[in-house]
Amino acid sequence: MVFSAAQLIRRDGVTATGLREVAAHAGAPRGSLQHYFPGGKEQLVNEAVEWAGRYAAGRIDRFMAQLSRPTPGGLFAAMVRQWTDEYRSAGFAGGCPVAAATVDCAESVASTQAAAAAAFASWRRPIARELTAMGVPSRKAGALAILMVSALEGAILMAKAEQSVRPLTTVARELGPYLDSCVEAGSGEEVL
Amino acid sequence: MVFSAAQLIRRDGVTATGLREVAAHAGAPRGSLQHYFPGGKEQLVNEAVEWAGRYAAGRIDRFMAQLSRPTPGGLFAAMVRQWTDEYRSAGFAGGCPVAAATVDCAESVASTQAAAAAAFASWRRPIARELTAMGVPSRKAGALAILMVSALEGAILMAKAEQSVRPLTTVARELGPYLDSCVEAGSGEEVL
DNA sequence: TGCCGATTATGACAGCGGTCATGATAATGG
DNA sequence: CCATTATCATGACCGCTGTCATAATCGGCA
Repeated sequence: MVFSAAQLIRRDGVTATGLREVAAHAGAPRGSLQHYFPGGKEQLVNEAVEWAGRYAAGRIDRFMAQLSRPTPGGLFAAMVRQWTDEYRSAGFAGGCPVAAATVDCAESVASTQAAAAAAFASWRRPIARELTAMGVPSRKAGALAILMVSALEGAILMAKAEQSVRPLTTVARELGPYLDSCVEAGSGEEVL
Repeated sequence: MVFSAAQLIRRDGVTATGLREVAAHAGAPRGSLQHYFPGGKEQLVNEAVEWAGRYAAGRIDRFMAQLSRPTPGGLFAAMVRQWTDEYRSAGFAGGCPVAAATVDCAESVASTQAAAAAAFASWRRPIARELTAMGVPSRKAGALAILMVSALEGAILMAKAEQSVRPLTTVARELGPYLDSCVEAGSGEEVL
């Protein structure tokens, strides 16, 4: 149910997503909403945002496991590829639910704004951790995580607007080498 | 009136912005909406998005005029500073209206999606032009413009969610040196 | 002044939104 | 088997939205 909410939110935005629609999409009875989400729409949206944050964080681990030669640029490329794959196969309907919640509710609903902030933080945390594991100085890792998430979110936005994966591929190509250059020499098992 | 629409859209999102609210904010009579925007809300939103695109493009020229030593990193820093200034002085209520339109309407309203795409394009165009004027190879300039807009949009989003200018300042600090490194040696009047 | 188009004012309408109240059904445990 | 809780179903309410229809008002021009 929370998953259905996230899916609809990332497509139509928070305000345009109705609770009846969420229930229908989840195949759940409308009465369940009131029972499991006594906090109303606000609670459902917040949980959807939190779920998205955990999901994004979990993806980082899976991306790292798939990389044979882990590099910052490779991780970023994997993050971007998830979106290019979706856009190419399913069209440009989707977006980031956290971004949608930020745009639609950050000003009016304090709890949702806090949930979005927490989601971004829980997304950046594993990224920074993996960056340091790859040899990026720990002080720089946090900054690079911010840069990576920012660039990805912006590229998602532009890609959806232009109905093209080009912003995504461009950002990955431009940022990859720079990210790799932030690995401290002598760390890890790099061949060089 | 279009300006008022853009201002409300960037704060509350497209769906949450009512036409009556726009008219009230603009100090305009409600009947005027129907007269000047026979296309209804869709037309008003599209014009607001187009206006935002032109505004962003115009800012690029003004930023360039203010820079004594024009560099790609300096231009990006100026773009970022516009947002840090606003957030510090007026709070984190605002966002990018083009981003809001993309999130809220890109899937459902084709004309608005096209307007958002045009706005992003007309924003990137002067950026790429100035980059080439600063000595960035013309093929690379377009890619860097995409990167700059993406990173800025994403940082705006994160800043609004986290109620902190840190994403903005971090992105500017990280990306600036890389952007500057893309200037071809020997071009322009650099001292070196 | 009298007219006519441009503008504004106002109200109605139909639809959808979230929320609540109430009642039915199922599941659980004594 | 009963009772008590959890889950679901349904309909009603109120507020708001975009849109339209209609009428009033204004501005210039003959």
